[in-house]
Amino acid sequence: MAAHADAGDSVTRILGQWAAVRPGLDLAPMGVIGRLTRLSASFAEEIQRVFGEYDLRTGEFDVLATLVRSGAGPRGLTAGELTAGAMVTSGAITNRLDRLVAKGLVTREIDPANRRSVRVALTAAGSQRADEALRAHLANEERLLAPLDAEDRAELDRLLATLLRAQEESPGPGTRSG
Amino acid sequence: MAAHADAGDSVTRILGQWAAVRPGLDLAPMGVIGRLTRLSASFAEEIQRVFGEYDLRTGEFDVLATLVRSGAGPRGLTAGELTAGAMVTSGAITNRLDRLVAKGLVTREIDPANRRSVRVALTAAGSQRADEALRAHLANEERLLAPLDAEDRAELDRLLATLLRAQEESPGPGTRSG
DNA sequence: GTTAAAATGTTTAGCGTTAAACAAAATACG
DNA sequence: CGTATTTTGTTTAACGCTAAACATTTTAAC
Repeated sequence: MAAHADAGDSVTRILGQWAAVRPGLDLAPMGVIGRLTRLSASFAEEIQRVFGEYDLRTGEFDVLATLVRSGAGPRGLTAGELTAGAMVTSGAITNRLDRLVAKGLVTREIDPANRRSVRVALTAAGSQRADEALRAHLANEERLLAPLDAEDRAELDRLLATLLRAQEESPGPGTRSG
Repeated sequence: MAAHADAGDSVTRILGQWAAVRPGLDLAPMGVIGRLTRLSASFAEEIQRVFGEYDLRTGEFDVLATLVRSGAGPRGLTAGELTAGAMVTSGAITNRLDRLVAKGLVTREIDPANRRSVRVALTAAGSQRADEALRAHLANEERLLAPLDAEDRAELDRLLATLLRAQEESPGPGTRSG
C-alpha cells in the first residue's frame, strides 16, 4: 500500500479521491488549506520535539519567550499581559505558570500596587533556558524551511501575511477575549 | 491599546520586539512559521464554526468525508482504514465513531469475514449530512482564500506542497503509526 | 492440532485546553 | 463614605486527544 504517489503529497491523493466521486467540484481551496493545515501540524510536532530537549512544552516556551522579547526586565509582565500575547485563555496561562514556577523558571508574585494583578518574571535559570531553547528553535525552523530558497521563502511569507492580515482585520465571529 | 500596527499582522509586531532585544538574529524563518501557525489556527476556528452549523466537529466531518471520498459504498471502511487516513490515533477514531453512531450518521458492525475488524459505513442521514457540510465547507474555504487571486493561490499551493512533500518524505523522528 | 506471535479495536489514565463559575480587589457613582 | 460595577486571576467540570494496557481474533510455526 503506497502511502503516497511518486510526485505528490498526501493531499494530492485525497483530492484525487474527491475528483473521482464528486466530479465538478472546485477543489483548489481544499488543496491549499489542506496543505496549510497538515504542514502546520507537522511543523508543530517537530518544534515540540526540540523544545522537549529543553524540558519545555511549546506553550511554556511561548510564555518564556514573551517575557524575553517584551524586555520587561525584573518587573516582569502581568498574567493578563501574558494572556493577551498568547492565543489561549487565561486558565491556560494559569496552568503554564504553575508548571514554570514549579520548574523554577519564573517567579509569580502579587503586584503590591494592584493586588488583583500577578507579576510574572524570569528567574536567572528561566532566562538562560529561554535563550538556549530559542537558539535551538531558530535552527530547527531554518531546517524546516530548507526546501525553499530565499526568494521562495519571501514569497511564501508575503502570501501568508496577506491572508493573516485579512483574518486579523475581520472582526468575524471568532474574536478571542481573555 | 493598538492591537496591531497600521500595515502588518500580529507577527510583525512580535518580530519587531525580538529585533529590539536580540539584534542580529535571523528572524525570517520565525516570521514564516509564525504566520503559518497562526493562520492555520485561525482557519481551523472558522472551519470548526461552519461544521458546527451541521452539528459536527471537524474530526467527525473528517470521518464522514473519508467514507464519502473513499467510494466505499455500503461495505464501508474498517476502523483501521479510517485511522490510516486520519492524523490521529486509533483511540481517537473509536471516540469519533462512538459519537457518529450515537447521532445515527454511521453504522459500526463487526466484519463477519474477520471478526477483529469493524466495518464502518454511512447511513442515509450520514451521507446527506456529509454532502451538506461539504458544500458549506468548500464555500467557507473559498471565502478564507478570497484575499488572494488565482495566481497567488496557485503559487501558495506550490510552495506549501514543496514543504509538505519534504515533511512527508523525511522519515524523521515524527512518524505516526496507529 | 497446539502454541506462540501478530493484528485489530477498545479501554484506561493522564494531559492541556476551554467555558463558565467563582473570589478578591479596585474603581465608579451617587 | 457605601454600594454597585468592573477588573483580574484562579478554580471547576468537561472535552478530545495520546500512550499504553488490554481483550479478542487471526495467522504462523512446528
